[in-house]
Amino acid sequence: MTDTARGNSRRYGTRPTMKDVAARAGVGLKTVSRVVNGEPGVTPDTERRVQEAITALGFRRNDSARTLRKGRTASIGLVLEDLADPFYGPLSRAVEEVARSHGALLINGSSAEDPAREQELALALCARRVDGLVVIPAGDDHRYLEPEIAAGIATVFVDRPPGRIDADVVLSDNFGGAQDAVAHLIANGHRRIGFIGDQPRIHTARERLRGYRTAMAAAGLSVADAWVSLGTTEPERVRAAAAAMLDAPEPVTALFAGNNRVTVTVVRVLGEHPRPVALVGFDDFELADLVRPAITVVAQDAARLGRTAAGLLFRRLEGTDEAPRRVEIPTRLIARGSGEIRG
Amino acid sequence: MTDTARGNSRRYGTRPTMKDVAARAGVGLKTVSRVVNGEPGVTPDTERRVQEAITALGFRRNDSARTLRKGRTASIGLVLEDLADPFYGPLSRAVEEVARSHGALLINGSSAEDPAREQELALALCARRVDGLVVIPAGDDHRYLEPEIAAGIATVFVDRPPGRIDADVVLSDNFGGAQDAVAHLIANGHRRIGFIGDQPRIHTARERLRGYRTAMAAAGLSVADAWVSLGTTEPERVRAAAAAMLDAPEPVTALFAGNNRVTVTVVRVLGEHPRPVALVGFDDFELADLVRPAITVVAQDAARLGRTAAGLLFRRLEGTDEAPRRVEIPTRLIARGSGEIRG
DNA sequence: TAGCCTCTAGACAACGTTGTCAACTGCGGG
DNA sequence: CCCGCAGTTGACAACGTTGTCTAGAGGCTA
Repeated sequence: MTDTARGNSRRYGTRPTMKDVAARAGVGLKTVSRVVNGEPGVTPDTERRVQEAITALGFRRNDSARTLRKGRTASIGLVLEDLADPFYGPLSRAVEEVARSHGALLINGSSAEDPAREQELALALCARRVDGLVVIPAGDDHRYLEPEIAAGIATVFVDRPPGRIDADVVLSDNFGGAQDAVAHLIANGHRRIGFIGDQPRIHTARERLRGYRTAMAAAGLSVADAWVSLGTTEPERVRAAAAAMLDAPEPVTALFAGNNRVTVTVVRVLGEHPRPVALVGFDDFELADLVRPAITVVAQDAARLGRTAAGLLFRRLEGTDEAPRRVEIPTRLIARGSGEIRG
Repeated sequence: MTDTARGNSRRYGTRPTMKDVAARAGVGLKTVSRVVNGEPGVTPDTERRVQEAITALGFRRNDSARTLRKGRTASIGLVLEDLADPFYGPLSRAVEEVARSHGALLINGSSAEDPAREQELALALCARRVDGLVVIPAGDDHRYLEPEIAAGIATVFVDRPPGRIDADVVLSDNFGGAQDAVAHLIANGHRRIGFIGDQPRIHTARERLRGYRTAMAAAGLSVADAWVSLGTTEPERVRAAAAAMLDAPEPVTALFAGNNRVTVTVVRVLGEHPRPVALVGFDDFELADLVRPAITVVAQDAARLGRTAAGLLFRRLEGTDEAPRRVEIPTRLIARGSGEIRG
């Protein structure tokens, strides 16, 4: 009995087609197609014979052929920076949920923060004729997508705006969130506040810096050059930057960390530092409440970013031709202790 | 100039084909195909004319048609439990890297730990004619994949073994890792050690339980029924289980947590608990070293699981017909403090 | 110069599916 | 008894690409 699959082996790697099913069931090709797709106009008896042939042969519809014929793939692509980054997991998951609710499959890939790879990946997805594309940009020139968009591939950008083309985009309120974070530290008595951020070529990094400067200015505080550090988020650089700010003759009494990777490194540095230093981080992270002191953060709603973007995408797919929209998702300050250390 | 893309607009949603390119370049269809695929036998002059037509029209090869014709898609599918779970991020990323190095695209989807959805997803990927499939099983009966495997779709299981079929599988040494964890607690003087694990229908949960029991028995310790809790990993259940063990007349002095979600909840519970209690968790997690005390864990190498599985998959795709293999990846005990609290 | 070989190029079928349309059945009404 | 109609069913073309095969141009050798 176990050899039913092995025993009568068809040529390995060969799949039955609708033609084979039709032959076995003694019906026409189109009738099989109707049964497979649940179309009406087939008698129960015929349907049963076809179904039997399908299971007997282990038939499965070839969606490549179907796509070729129909022009739609019922799948969308997601290009993100790094699947292993905890921030993108929920975002990806949210997009997948929306896609699923529309009967579409999600295909995703990582750009590893490399513009060339982002382009390669996005165009590979277009070649597979995904119906739409959700992109978290790594590069800042997306004109390469113009022919694709013109050809009808709906495209939505998330987390960062597209470069040199006009398209739907969903962003967090990076500017406002950063302002809130810094204002919170100022309200707790701090005057010398450092900012450690990501590379300025990244839009979110620039916006958060702008929020920091704006909040400081609004409180009448000037910002020393030595209080701002922008660059890669590698632990060594961040450590060095934090150490420099903390060990200066007039050290900062509070730090604002520009993203979750920076925050984590800063927490490690502060753990080794003698004086208590206040800290607010941009981005929440899972165990922020378990550390002592628990970490105050400005939380983004990654799932909502993803849901919103996917929602816009499917609006486009359903045929809207409104002008591209820009949606901003609010952030939320979560006070847990580290940001309430008095200055 | 900016209206080149908008102005001469073809019918919206229509894409140029090789035929269009051929007509515009004044060459034959097959010549375009040769240029697009970098095949030899085209003079530089002809090639240039074709390239111009391609960029002028914004042509992109239709991979559905290509797949239909060639029979291979150069893509593999990954079915996992939940992309948002930090354990699967690195695994997925590792699979993607290997796929990329073989020129293949990765398509992935989440089963949400639901066997029906796992099947639906896996078969959808098969319908799209992925060349191979990496599956993290949610269900325990994978006979539905038999026709697919017979038809030549290479299939590898990771993290948990397949049910009722024979196929390649890559697993962590859950049994050995659990033994190590419990032996470590025993070596630190504990005699009453509790285990809070996942649902026993999950293979890894059973193996870890078996490791726990084996290690206890090896030390001549008996296990009270009240020390073992198996079920969902929802925080409330875990909290209740932990509380019951800690508040019993003869409370446990150490806990072994069956996976990262359980560990995190237990850490929260212990933070509110008066007496110090030792803890070792299965699975590492990002900030385990930042909590006080830092959490001792048995770490799995998720990236290596993914790399190994993808490696096996591509071996199959290159045509091996060895018997299915079972590969076990060792775990590593990382002592950070919480497991070294003396009993 | 005939004969052969190489190089470039295109015509054509095929991949497996779905949309269109026509053919056939059986039935009820005139 | 004939007509029309609804309900089933299948033949056939088309989707856009690639593999195969053949034609023609041009160069080389004997």
